[in-house]
Amino acid sequence: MTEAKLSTFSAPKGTYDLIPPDSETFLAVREAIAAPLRRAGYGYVETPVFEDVNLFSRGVGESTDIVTKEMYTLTTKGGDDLALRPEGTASVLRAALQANLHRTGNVPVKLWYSGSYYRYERPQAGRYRQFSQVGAEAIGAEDPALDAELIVLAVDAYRSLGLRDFRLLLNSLGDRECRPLYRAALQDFLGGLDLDEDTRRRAEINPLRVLDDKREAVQKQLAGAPLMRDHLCEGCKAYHEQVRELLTAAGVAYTDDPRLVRGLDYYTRTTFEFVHDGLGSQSAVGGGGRYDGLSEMIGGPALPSVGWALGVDRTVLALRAEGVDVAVPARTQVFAVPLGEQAHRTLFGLVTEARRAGIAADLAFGGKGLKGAMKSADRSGARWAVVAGERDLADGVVQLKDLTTGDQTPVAVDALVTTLKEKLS
RNA sequence: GUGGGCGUAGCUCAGCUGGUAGAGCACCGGGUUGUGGUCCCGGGGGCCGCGGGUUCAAGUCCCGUCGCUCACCCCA
Repeated sequence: MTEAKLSTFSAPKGTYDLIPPDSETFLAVREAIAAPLRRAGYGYVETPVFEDVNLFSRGVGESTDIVTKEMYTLTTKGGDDLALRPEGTASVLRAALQANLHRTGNVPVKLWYSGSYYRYERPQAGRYRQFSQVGAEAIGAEDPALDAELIVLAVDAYRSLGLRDFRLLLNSLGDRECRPLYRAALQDFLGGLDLDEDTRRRAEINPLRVLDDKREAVQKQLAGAPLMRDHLCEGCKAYHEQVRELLTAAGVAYTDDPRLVRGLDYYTRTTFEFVHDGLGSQSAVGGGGRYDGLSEMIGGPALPSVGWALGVDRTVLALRAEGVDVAVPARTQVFAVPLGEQAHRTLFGLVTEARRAGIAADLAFGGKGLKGAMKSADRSGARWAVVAGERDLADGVVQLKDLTTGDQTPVAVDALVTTLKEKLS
């Protein structure tokens, strides 16, 4: 078989194509993450992949890496400045505000979504320029049970996929009352350290994120750093304690991580991250938290909210690392092998009939010979082959062959679909 | 943005200190004029990423370039 090279194009840097059979796994993972959300009253929301660039710079935070260097931005012919969405929360909240869901429906407004996100970064294992996540947001209510609910739903999603070796890191970042005080204390501490210029600048703009630095030289100096944990106001302390109790009651194990900050500015109080060690250096498979101030930041009313996003690509990598095979829906169950043109027409009809009866059926196309068609039947994964030539059809039968045993018996054409339904039930 | 590793058949890779390009798997055909998977026999496939240099001679050495990849950074 000689094939000319048809294309010199390849997927853009940091992107990849989802093709069979792996693409089935991705679909299954998306569905598995969404299932618990649907059962918990979350409604599906879909927003544009691009938005006004200011939605993100104001929402996600001017100082974040996402906004300062990772956004794909463009100016339209009409002069609008847009950006491909680097995350989901800001868009979903914007959509909820625009549709007045918080007024017309019950609060919390519970929404889930699934889609692709874009960040201009150097690709590496588990980090892509287009990546896929499933997310959930509960908008307009301040209730520790809501934080706990979302975390439990994420854990249930992972478990339903068979993922085992993930850990849940939990922290509270305080609120507008206690965070500024802590921030000042931390800034004070960081001022006394020996830090490089970049880090020094970060300490000015968003000192909490310095805690997240994974470099040893930095971490060593952070040993005695003040922690948010010790600066929480009474309200935040009580709130966080309730979240923890609810998680424990639901049988969800977590690790307190007072250094967990996350890279988006809008988080308040509860923050969490699901980490997995099988992905290389990108350990987060999912994460989220509460964002009580975000609505106001983008021009809405006060709407305390909480949400998360789980990375589909990374979840797939984590599953692979654990050697978990995700159950994918049944492939072809029956494969039809025609001998000659007349049989091809007849089997085309029978395959159509079988499909309409709910059977996953396929047919050899392209005038393959019997041998080639049987090969296709084998590769299709079908349990049954339906073989028919003029001899059979003259007798009003087709040959039904069990591909696992090789046994073959004639079945009347009229009875084929009902026979198959019985065999497959 | 900064570093490291790697680009040889559709895929995974071998090719030692330069001497006319290989394996396994996959694919196609035959053994079986109407039967796949196993087995046996046969076959097609390669600008050795690209450009330049050294040399009688470069997949192999040198330089450049592009691509992939991993890591820093950051995060899903």
